[in-house]
Amino acid sequence: MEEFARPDAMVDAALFTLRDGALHVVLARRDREPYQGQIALPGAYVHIDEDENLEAAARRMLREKTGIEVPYLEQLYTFGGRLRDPRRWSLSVAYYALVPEAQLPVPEGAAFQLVPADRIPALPFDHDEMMAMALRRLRGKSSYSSLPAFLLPETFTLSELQSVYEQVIGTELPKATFRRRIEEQGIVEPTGETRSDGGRPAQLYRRSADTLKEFDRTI
Amino acid sequence: MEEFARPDAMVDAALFTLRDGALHVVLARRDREPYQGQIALPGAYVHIDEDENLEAAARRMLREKTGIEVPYLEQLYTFGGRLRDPRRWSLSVAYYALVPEAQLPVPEGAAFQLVPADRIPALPFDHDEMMAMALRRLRGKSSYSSLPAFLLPETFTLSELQSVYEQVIGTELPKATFRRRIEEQGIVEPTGETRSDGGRPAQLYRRSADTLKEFDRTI
DNA sequence: AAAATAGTGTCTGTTAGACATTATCGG
DNA sequence: CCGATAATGTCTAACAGACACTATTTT
Repeated sequence: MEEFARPDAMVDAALFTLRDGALHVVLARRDREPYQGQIALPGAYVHIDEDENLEAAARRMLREKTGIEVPYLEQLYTFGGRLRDPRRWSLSVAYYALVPEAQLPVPEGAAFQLVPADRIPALPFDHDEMMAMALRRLRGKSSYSSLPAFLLPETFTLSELQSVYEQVIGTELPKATFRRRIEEQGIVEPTGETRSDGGRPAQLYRRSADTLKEFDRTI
Repeated sequence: MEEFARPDAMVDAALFTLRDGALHVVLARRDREPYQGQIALPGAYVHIDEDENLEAAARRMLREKTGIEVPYLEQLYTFGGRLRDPRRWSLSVAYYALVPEAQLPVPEGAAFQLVPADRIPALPFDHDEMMAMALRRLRGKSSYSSLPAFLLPETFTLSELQSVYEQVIGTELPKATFRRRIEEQGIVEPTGETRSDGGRPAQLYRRSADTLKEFDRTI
């Protein structure tokens, strides 16, 4: 069997969460060269003796860097080439992930930090490109799927759900239309409980499935 | 610097084209183990001394296996794990590509063959999954982009364009609506020439850009 | 003239978004 | 009762799809 020199293989992830109702990203300080000390997307090499497959590698990496099991994880794109890492030819399978605010520990002296999604600093490697693609994908997919619901806790009100959609997409939505669509797509179901926030109590909902649901599109 | 054992890295591609108006896929006979002699998606190892990046690797592989430069090439998904290749932990960056019928040489005793997209046989490795994902992506994206236009030659009529959309999506489209949408999205422009096919001559069009154009979506 | 294909016009049911109205809580 | 938030109802302009009609060529 012929043998070829193999590129380095790693996984990186853009982990999104909410903080005070606004979209944030988890960035990690690099603890080794290259770019030691700089802020970057959390990442790690694929460990072929430890990881069963690529998604498992991404989950392990996120567990090690942030301590959590992410409820939503999706492969984004694979970046690979001679120059993306100053050391050698490498490829990185990029993921993006969503986690509710409450499940992410407060980073007190932790190795990672939360950065508002509209104030991402310049990042090393090709992480700028990864970040841009992750945001683009998150925003695009949110407009026709239940994706933003994965940023919310177990139960939530329709007002909260609408607010998350607006935060992620970056534009206001008409209330009646939003409720019509959410209802007819069946992406949430009422729990029967209610919760008041200074006015009429709101019906509480939960995601009707643990998997992403795409809206029916006429086009 | 710590050293990890690296997975094998390869690229595979589902290359689509038209044959007699119907969607076909290019499959290649494997010339080595494993699965020697079987039909599979064309693929090759990434050559880090030769390929500048992953897309270049895919283009080189397609050039070597089919002899063509593909006009449209897009990364699909990266499959990687311990068991996908019987030899060792490997990952494959899967692509899909579109080429007009005329640009693909007739495979006379060639190492590849054309298979109708609705009669794909069982494939080795995880190529079944790749193939299903490629078809799904092609069909999905075709419903809201200019993607199918890359299956047509330089110039074409609106009837031909509609026919390709219908072939790819697998459903008939209302003529008036189709023309309205194509016009307002500006994905094609008239060449000024016409061509007759037994009736009133049809206006010829060309793609207005060499890049994919996504339709404006209200959602 | 007839057949064939290209291209356009009209109508109707549906629906997104705007807006207003009603409902239900706390104080 | 008042303020606040939730939830629903109504109206209209826009448009997708159905269908029919006109236009322009070849035979």
